[in-house]
Amino acid sequence: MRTLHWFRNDLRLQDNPALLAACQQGAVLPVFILDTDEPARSALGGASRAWLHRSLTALNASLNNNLVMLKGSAQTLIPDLCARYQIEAVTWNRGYEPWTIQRDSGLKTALKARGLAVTSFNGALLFEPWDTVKKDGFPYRVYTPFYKHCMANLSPRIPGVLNATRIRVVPHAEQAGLESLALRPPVTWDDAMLTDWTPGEQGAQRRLQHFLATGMGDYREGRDFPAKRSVSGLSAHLHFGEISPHQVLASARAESPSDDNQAHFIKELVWREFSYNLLYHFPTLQEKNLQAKFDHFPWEANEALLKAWQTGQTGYPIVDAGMRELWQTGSMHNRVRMIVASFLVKNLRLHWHHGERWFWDCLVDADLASNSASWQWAAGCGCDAAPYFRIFNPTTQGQRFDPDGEYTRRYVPELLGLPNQYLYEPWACPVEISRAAGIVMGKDYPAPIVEVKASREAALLAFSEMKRRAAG
DNA sequence: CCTGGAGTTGTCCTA
DNA sequence: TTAGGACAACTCCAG
Repeated sequence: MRTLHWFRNDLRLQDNPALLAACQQGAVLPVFILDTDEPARSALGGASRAWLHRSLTALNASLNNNLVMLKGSAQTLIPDLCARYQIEAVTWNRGYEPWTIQRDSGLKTALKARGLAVTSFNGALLFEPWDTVKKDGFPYRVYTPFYKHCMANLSPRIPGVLNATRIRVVPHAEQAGLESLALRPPVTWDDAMLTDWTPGEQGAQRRLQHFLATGMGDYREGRDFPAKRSVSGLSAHLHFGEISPHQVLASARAESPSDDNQAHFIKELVWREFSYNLLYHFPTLQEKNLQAKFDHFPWEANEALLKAWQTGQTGYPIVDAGMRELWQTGSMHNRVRMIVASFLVKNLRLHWHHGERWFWDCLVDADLASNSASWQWAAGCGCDAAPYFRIFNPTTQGQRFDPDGEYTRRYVPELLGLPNQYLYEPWACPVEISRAAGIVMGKDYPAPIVEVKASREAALLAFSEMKRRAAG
């Protein structure tokens, strides 16, 4: 039997249930499509496109350059390919974005009507979102009960092994190839951005092994310190399916002691599941406040403040370091993501949509479920969100989690000579000291664009105002 | 249906 | 200096 395997966010050969099924029933036509039917708001951001370009390069190489890569409408391209190459079956791993679900179910119906055998698989999640519901049938809205449910019902999948050298590929004459997808930016800024990353299945496995060897032993504490990098760095690999959560879970359990560190790491994997759970059950997650009372929240509209945040020119060093890390590397340490998010939605009081969009365009790990759920969490309008009075103080956070300024100075080098004592409140640095460090405050480094104490109080007032209106 | 316990990641003030 | 409580109730979840 000839099967078309449609690669989407499952860009790996190992532990890929849909690909394995295709290979087991005969010859395979491996296909990737950059779907031009995708709605504009879901279209990949620049950083993700650059990552995808490399990931597809890696996947194509592991398939001996047999991967068919096309740009266009999947709804027409898939049936066309099936007809051209006498395909009898189609496989893919499921996606969970609303538009993906809609497209896939339509396509499945159309293909079945043509007599093709179409099968979809779970290749991206530990749990299908429709399986993680409460006893009353409704979805979880609070993380901890969701987590407990998951841990009680977790049945590890033995990662499926595929002998890549024995994949029989359907001979084809598709010439278009990777360059026709035009994923790389016209000005190739992406080389510099991706120096620390290796997209693709091999890179994902190496990243996992590196983390298990160097980060896991310290994970519970160390993950909060951006200079340490005790985090896994697997988010982009997971997003594109270069590695599966089952593979990560199995390796973590097999190769690290089952202690508090491992438990906390698994909790983070389950957070990813929780986000997909929310996206599936609340498909408007990207746009609509999960807590409707936030529809009345008095957000500010200020282009200059937004621009300062985006470019890392807020005058708060830990915030600026994070935003510049994002711009330069396509990523940001988790602790710092929370700090910059809190700053945007509470101190600047700009709508979380601005943060969601900027992250979407800049992150190599941009993921509809995780990004939307996390921004709603930070803004306080999500399920099980941070309480509104929890407002991060960028000075305190910097002092606590980057006490030596190693991380902050890496991305805010103009403050290299500033003593640690003043690093997180440079405006308070006596002029003779900053002059000795060669810094003119307000010129070499911006003065704070808002005052933390006043903006915090204004945010708290806005929240209580919102609640008053919601109640009335 | 009722009830009790709990809820990712903080800050600030007071004693 | 440091430890503890307030912040604001409210909803969610399990028994």
